[in-house]
Formats: sequence, C-alpha cells, structure tokens
Amino acid sequence: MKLFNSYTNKLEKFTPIKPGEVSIYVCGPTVYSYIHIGNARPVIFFDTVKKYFEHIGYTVKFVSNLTDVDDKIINKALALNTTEKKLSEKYIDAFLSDVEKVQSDTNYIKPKVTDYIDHIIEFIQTLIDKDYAYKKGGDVFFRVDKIKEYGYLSNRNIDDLRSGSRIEVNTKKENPLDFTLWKETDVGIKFLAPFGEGRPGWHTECVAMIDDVFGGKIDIHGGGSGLLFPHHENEIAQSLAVNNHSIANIWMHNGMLNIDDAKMSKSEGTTILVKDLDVNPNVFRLFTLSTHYRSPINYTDDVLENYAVEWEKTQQAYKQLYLKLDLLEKVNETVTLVAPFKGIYQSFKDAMEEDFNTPNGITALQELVKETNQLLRGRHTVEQLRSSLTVFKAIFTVFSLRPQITKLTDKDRKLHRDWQQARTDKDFKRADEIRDVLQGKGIL
RNA sequence: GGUCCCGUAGCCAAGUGGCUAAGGCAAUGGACUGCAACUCCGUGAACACCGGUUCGAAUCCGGUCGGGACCUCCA
Repeated sequence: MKLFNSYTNKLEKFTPIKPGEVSIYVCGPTVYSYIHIGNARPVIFFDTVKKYFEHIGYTVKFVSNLTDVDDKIINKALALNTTEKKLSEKYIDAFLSDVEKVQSDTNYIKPKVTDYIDHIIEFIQTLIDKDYAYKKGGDVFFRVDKIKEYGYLSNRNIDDLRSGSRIEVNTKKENPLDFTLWKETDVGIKFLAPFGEGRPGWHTECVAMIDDVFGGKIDIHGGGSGLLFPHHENEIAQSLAVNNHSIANIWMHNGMLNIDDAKMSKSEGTTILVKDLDVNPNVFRLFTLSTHYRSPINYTDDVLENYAVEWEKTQQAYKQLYLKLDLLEKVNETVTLVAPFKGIYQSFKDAMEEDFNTPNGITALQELVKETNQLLRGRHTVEQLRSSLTVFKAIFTVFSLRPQITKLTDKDRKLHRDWQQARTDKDFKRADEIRDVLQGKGIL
C-alpha cells in the first residue's frame, strides 16, 4: 500500500510499526456546537481508512479526541448560564449521533481533555523542565526557537512566518510564534497546576493523549488540512522536545469541503449542519468518496442529485441480484470468485492501496453494477451471481454503504412464483395485484 | 505583503512524460417490455491560454488569465 505522507510530501510505501496492526489518531471536534458537513469529511474518510484496513485483515486501533475544554466552550457556557460539562456533554452526544447519521463507526477510543488534565500538566511540566517551555506570570509558552525542524510539516520557514504574521503581538511571549501551553484564567472552568490555576492550550492534548493511549510513535496521524499549521506543527514540536520523534510515520490530511464553490461561512449563512442534512447517508458518503481525499470537494445540489441517481442504480442492481439468489436460497453459499468479479475486486483493492483512491474505487463499483446487470439479463450461473454478491458486500462494507433489501420468507418465495405464473398465464390483473404486494414489502 | 494549491466534455471525476485521454451522470439513436419500474447496446463531446525543455507534454519549466486556501486555537 502507498500513502501520501504530508510530512515528507511524498508517496510512501506503508509499513506498519507492528505487523498486522495499524494505529491511527485523528483530531476530533471541539464540542461547543453542532458539526457541519465539512467536519463530516474527515469523519467519513478516516472511517473508510479504518474499514479498509480491517477488511484486508489488520487490527486497527483508532483514536480520536473530544476537546471539551476550550475558550469557545467556556464562553458559550457563560453566555447560556450553564456549566462547561453540561454543554460539552450535549454536543458530544450530538456529535456521536451525527457520526452515526453518516454511517461511520462510533466504537473507537475517544479521550476527553477533562480526563487528561493530569497527563497534560505532566507533559507541560516536562517541557518546562527541559527548558522547551517558559512561564510568564501564570501562563506557559512553548519556545519555538528551540526546535530546528519547526515548519517542516507545513513547509514554512520561521522567518516568513514572522514577517508575514498578522498575529497581534502578545507581549508576554519571547517570540510571537511561541504558542500557549497553559493559560492563566479567572473565568470558567479551571484546573490547578504547579505553574498556576488555569486551563491547557489546545495543542498539547493530542500529544499527551497519543503518548498515553499508544505509548509511542504511531502509524498514521490524520486530520483536516486546516490543522497542518499551526496545530500539527505544534504537536510535532512538542513531541520532538519530549519524545524525540515526530509522532507518526505517516501524516494524512484531507482537503476542504466547499458549498457552491465557496468556503462555508457562518456569517453568510452557508453552513450546512450534519443534523440538518436532508440527504440519504449513502448518497452523502458516495459524494464524499467521489473525490480524492486530498482534493477540495464542492457540494452543490446538482452534484448530490447525481450521486442520488448513482446510489439508486447501485442499490437496484444489488437488490435484483440478492432477490435472484434468495429465490434460489443460495444467498449464504460461499464461493471462489470468478471472472469478471475477481478482477473487479482486485481493481477495487488496487485503487484503495494507491493512497486511498476512492474515486477509482467507486469506478470499480460502477463496473460491478454494469456487469451484474448484464449477468441478470442473460444466462448466468449461481457461482457468477454469488461472486458478484461477495464483491458487492466487500465494497459496501469498506465504504459503509447500506442498501435496503428485504430477506425472503417461504411465503414470499411462493408469492413470487405466483406472480410469475400469473404473468405466464397473462392474468395481468392478478399479476399486478401480487406485484403491488411484493413492492410494498420492498422485495421488488 | 508572504507561502501554497487548483483549472480535463453540459456536470462530477480518474490519469501526473509514451498505445486511439478511464468511468459515471446528463444528451441523443436503438433494443427489451402486457403496462410500470428497472436494464442493455450504440453515438457525439474535454486536457484555460502562450511559450520552452524533450524523439514524445494533460503530465516537467516559465509567463498570462481565472478560481481557492493558509499566514487568526475555523476539518
């Protein structure tokens, strides 16, 4: 398998640290509000990564954090006269229900900042002890100058950053690029640390969590390309300081999602929340996977309509295939894949192993639909039908697509025979009546 | 101002130096069909523009035009 590594900007052969296992960490949401469909892109993409690795036999340890301590949470809790805990719990529930809505797994490891305060404090203390961090009043900052590699991930040099910076100069900092590890505070939730009462900055949590949950360097660190700088750059700086490694062998970043060719904007009212999304989840997933994960993707009604048609067609073929086998009571037979389905399955895997080229994976699915329809129209063997079904199931599992099918009872099988008989007898009135029943049950 | 990305048919989208540039949707012409729905076969249509490197460029380099992102704790 080849993966594009954002750290080296190269396509690299993937070799897991432990054979047969993959460790993945993806930056999760700050739970102060509902997520929008742009946030859903990394959710769906990395869920697909996980499912593909599992499909080809790996054990995947998948971790994604929940940031439940943050200025936005504190400010909103104050404004609504509630507690940070209540607020974040509400949006954690909302987040997980949105993740489920887009048919992604929620059974992964979800560390929260509030459960990691001790680790974070310990981590910051180590940075101070090693002189990579310094105190100014009750605040603690990271000393960026000490890291020679700073800027390597995001391809920037420190001089450019400094001259082009629009950051308002924080006079407490030795260097404008230094970032906050701990912030002294007198409002909202706060914690007691040896260096003062306050709350942690955002950039330390992921490093501390990865350290604790995985206990060392991991295979893949993922997130949106918006996190490349400064968040991931800062994570690496801290990890180099404390652990002398850059956290992950492979860094993967997904591109942004636009709506009608423009970035989603709260002020323009163009944001679409996942909870408000009125699109079949299968269609939304197909859409999301229809563009390579590193490219930007554009959400428009026309494009979604396109994938709605695509999904209907796919589901239709699968349904016909399933029905045919179910009528023969051969749904559960296992079979060795025959042509052309063996080749289609191979194309699918080849696409996925080439830096998760899901658009080409979808092309394999389209080919499967076409071959299956041809098969159903003409002469075919159970072996061929079974092969098709097996490949369908594999692709559906990896892409997490869930077609609606109705499994037949013996009664249904009889009803279907009666329908065919009535048609043979040209008793169209009766045939149509039975057809209505079968359609009502979702069988046809 | 600094850094970077992108521009393939009406739409979506692969391909990143070498056969006649995948695939899908839409369009159009056939076929199948008791009626529906579904489906199958065929057809046309594309590398933003200009220059360069090369035996050979959608692919590499330079420029022009157009779109976008980051430099603000926005995936």
